[in-house]
Amino acid sequence: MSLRHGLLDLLAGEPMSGYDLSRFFSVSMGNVWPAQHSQIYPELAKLTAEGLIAQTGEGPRGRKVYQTTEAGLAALRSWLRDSPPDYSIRQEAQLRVFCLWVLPPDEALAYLARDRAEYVRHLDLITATIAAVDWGENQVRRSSRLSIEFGRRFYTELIGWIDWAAEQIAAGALQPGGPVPGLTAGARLG
Amino acid sequence: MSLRHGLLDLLAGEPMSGYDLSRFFSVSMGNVWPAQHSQIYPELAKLTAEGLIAQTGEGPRGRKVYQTTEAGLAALRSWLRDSPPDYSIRQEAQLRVFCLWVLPPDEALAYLARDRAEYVRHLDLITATIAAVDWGENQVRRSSRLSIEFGRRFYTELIGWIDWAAEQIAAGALQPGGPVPGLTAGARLG
DNA sequence: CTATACATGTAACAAGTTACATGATTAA
DNA sequence: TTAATCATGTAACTTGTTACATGTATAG
Repeated sequence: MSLRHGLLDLLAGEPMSGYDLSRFFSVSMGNVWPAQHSQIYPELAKLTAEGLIAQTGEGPRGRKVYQTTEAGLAALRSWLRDSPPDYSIRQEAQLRVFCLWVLPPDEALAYLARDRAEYVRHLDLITATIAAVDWGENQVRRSSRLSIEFGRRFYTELIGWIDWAAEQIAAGALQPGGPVPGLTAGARLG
Repeated sequence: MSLRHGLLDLLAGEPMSGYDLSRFFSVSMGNVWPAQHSQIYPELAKLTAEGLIAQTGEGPRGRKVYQTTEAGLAALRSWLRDSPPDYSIRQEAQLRVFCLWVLPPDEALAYLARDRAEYVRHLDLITATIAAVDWGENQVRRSSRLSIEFGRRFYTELIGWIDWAAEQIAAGALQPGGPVPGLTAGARLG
């Protein structure tokens, strides 16, 4: 149910096509809820059938522009009000970090350096977006400024954490030393 | 492919049953990659069939204890080395924050207060875990100390961000003002 | 003896990804 | 004229969730 509410939010803020949405997603909501076009188009069809969005325009190459209806806004509101948030987080890149001890320390450091470069890219993009947009213009913009600020802080923190972790590894945190429970003969034979 | 590698990591560190894993997940890896027991048990069966883990013990009530094999460790290593990380993040709770402008400001503030309480709970749990465990004991422990530190910083930052956002909202960030594009007559009729 | 926690599994469904498929417009 | 981008969709597959289903040991 998450994707549909993200679409309702975006289409309440600005009329857009599926194509627009899939691009816009990657720089805004996509930071907390990614979506491909193959998921967006069928969902737009469903939302239209349910009257939560409506096609209010068209363009070249079969382009269809949608907007959220009053019913859609009501659905969005009741989602926030009546269903409990899911506080879980999925972040494959950090799952990998759990496993970093299986690599030699220098390789682990190189691994983190690649992560860091990626997060710097994200942060730069966010910083540029913050600078480029007039956030005071209206309610929707001022609201999404709050979310993008979270992104800015998150990636800043992530980079800071990598620098700290790299220091720890350089100081020997991933060096074998002390027993590694579980890697007994029985396990090796399995 | 993420879950299986998480399991390989945990079962390399310590022999565990599916039941142990599902509980342990919720306080360690589950912070970045949640998993239910209904997903864990079938995956353990597959991993066993592929020789990446092996059952090395049993217990009361049909309990089965597994450990990662050398082949499993090799698979984990090559996952880190040979497949590109997925840097995307899924976080429903922050997607909801994008939509907060549809609520009256005081309701939005109450909404964030609930989020904050939840994150304080997470942070307290992490802080307690950091204090309770001997992280220097071995390689696997020292490694997961790096990951848990990320969790600590993440929830600290999230709480700080909520306090900032609440200030913004209290100062009128979610008050209507300026045009809300998209909510035109056409959309209302849809 | 009875409730709780331990313990493992399956089945039906929903959500998400990757690959396939097609075609129109625009800029070089 | 040709490559890139715009633009929409479907199909097969994988992953993840919720609900169902069963039974054992332990503590009060």
